[in-house]
Amino acid sequence: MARRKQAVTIKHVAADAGVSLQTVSRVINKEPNVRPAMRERVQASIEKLGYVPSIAAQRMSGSRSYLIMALNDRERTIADWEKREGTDWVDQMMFGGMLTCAEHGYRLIVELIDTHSDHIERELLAAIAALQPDGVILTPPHSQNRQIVDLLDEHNITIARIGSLTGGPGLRLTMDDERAARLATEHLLALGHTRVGFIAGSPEYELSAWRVDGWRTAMAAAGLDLEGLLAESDFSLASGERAAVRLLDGDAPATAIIASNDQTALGLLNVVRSRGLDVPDDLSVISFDDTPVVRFGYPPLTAIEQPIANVTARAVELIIAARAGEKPPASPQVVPAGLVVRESTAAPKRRR
Amino acid sequence: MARRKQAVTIKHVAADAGVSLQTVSRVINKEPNVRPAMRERVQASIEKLGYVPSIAAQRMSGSRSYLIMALNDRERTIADWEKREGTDWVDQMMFGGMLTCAEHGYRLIVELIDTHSDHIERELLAAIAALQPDGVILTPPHSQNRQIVDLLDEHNITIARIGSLTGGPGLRLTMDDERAARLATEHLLALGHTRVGFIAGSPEYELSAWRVDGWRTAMAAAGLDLEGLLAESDFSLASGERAAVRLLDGDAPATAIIASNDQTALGLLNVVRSRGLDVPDDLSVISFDDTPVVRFGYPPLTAIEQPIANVTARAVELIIAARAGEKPPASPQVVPAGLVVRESTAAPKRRR
DNA sequence: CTGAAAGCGCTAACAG
DNA sequence: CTGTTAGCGCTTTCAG
Repeated sequence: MARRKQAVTIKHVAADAGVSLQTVSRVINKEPNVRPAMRERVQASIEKLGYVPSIAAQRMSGSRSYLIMALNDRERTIADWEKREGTDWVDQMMFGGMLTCAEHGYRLIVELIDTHSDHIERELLAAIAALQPDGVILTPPHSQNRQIVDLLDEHNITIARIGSLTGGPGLRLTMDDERAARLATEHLLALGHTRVGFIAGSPEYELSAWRVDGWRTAMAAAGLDLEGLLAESDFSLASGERAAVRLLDGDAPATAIIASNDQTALGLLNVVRSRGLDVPDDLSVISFDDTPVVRFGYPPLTAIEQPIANVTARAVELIIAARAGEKPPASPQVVPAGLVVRESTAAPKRRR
Repeated sequence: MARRKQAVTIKHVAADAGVSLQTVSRVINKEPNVRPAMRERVQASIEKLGYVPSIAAQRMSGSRSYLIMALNDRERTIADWEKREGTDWVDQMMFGGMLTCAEHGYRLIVELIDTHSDHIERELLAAIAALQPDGVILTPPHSQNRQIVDLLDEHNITIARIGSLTGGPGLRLTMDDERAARLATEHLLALGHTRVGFIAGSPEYELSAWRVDGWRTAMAAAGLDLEGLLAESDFSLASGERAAVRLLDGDAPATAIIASNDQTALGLLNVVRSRGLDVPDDLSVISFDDTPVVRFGYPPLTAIEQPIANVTARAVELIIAARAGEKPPASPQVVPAGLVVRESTAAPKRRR
């Protein structure tokens, strides 16, 4: 096959502007030490010829690939895609990530990696070797996976970790899950609930604990007892059902329940329905994911809205800034999640 | 910043296997004319060292970039992302595209391009220059945009056009919209409807006409009159509402309506509700998109399920095969959409 | 502040 | 069937 060549290269620009390649390169990379007049002349040629640098060539010679890799959990992502229930983690990451990347001449490329796998190292090394990304955005559970984080760090790749604050290298970002849980709890308390149950997320996720903390804090501030109000889950629908049974079967059942994600919220709703209970009359429900099932189901659930696009955008900015030599922020970056009130929460009406 | 070098390159493999670079290259690219023994030896070294070729370097020297670009309409895609209603075009394209790409050592990279824009050429040329993709997957409306298609063709990029059969270069793929519309219509006819209305999609999309054709064919086959049963739309909710009014206001209103996408279906439902009509008792409804709003709304709508992941996967396969020198299929590839029956369609019950 | 030379990792073209 | 040579487009030294 014919060697496919770049239509207009740095050479053409250099020739057109009557300068050397280096000067053009310097202008492209916004390096200092170029006289304004020269810079303008080159810029004009670039525009005139419609020159755009080849990222492959940039990667080959320089230290930058202009590629940022968004690393997601393969199993979970594929499961979501297969279900077609509208879970939009990946979309929102692209939304925030792609657009922000574009502003800086970078591209976002999505990769899926198995979490629970012995060949995780091989997979990741392969992706690194093939792409040589400048930065990687990690989401849970990868963001707290020390093996992944360390491996990337050894390869001198800038890391942005969303939803993990544990040790190791990398920039940290959170959506302040603790605060979000607090907001949700306070919303229910304000409605008059005193027995607010909480379905904790999978203990394998750091943020599960943060959410429990938020709930606990809000309950404690109101002087309320937590006895029998905390149930575990692994984020699955089935575990949500089991948790719901536990929270509703005690002597003093919960009158409101916060679920740590949409699946457990759905499991909870299954149990509620099977018992002929009404939401929100008999039980108020809050989901920690604002996915379409949650929004369009009946009733539309009050939910925590996670600003995935915004954290990802922030992550991209941090990575690019770090590459540009800026000192990374000392503390974790917070892009707080909010609460969207819908029809699944109300004052506790009936006595049971 | 330090020059970041590849951990293990083709050189290391060559040294380890005691052969020349070229032989390693031949093995990597599965070229013929390599003795099995040699091939095995090299393969062993590759595995031992965990070698993975750098796609940047591959692009630099060869004719392949191992990048396939999925080109989507910027405005529409961003609008979908902002709404967070779970529209999963992009996800499904990634689902089918990424996984199939991975099987062949390719990567899928998503790009957004404005359709209605005078700088469309500049945007596209920039993407081409930066990425040098081997192939591009086009979805409507880009797939029928002659300017885009021709530009890509001039740059010797393999094109896969989904949902467009008009002239010009490129591999063609459809979901057989005509058949899908026929299926939907026949489903309603089988239920006993004789006045099946159709809300046509935006005339700017080729497939809008195909869908109308399918409906028309099915109606004609049943010997039914089409008078007052076809309404236009531009795919927007508002236009769906207007179309609904038209179809329901005549002397002999429709007892069933097929909407060309989810938004017009939603518009239709708005009108239905505002008139106190019941779905499906007073009116059967079918959507041409199976998005979460459609699935989780009340009632869950009978809908056409578009196999976006599968067409995209097929598109990737065709592109890679074409690059490998295979003769492209003579006729358009068809990955047919199916009908999912839910609760919005029933026999016409009441007389109005 | 600007330019020239070297080389990134890989493959096309050509020899052997 | 295998090896050698040149060069892709760009940036990083290092000189002026």
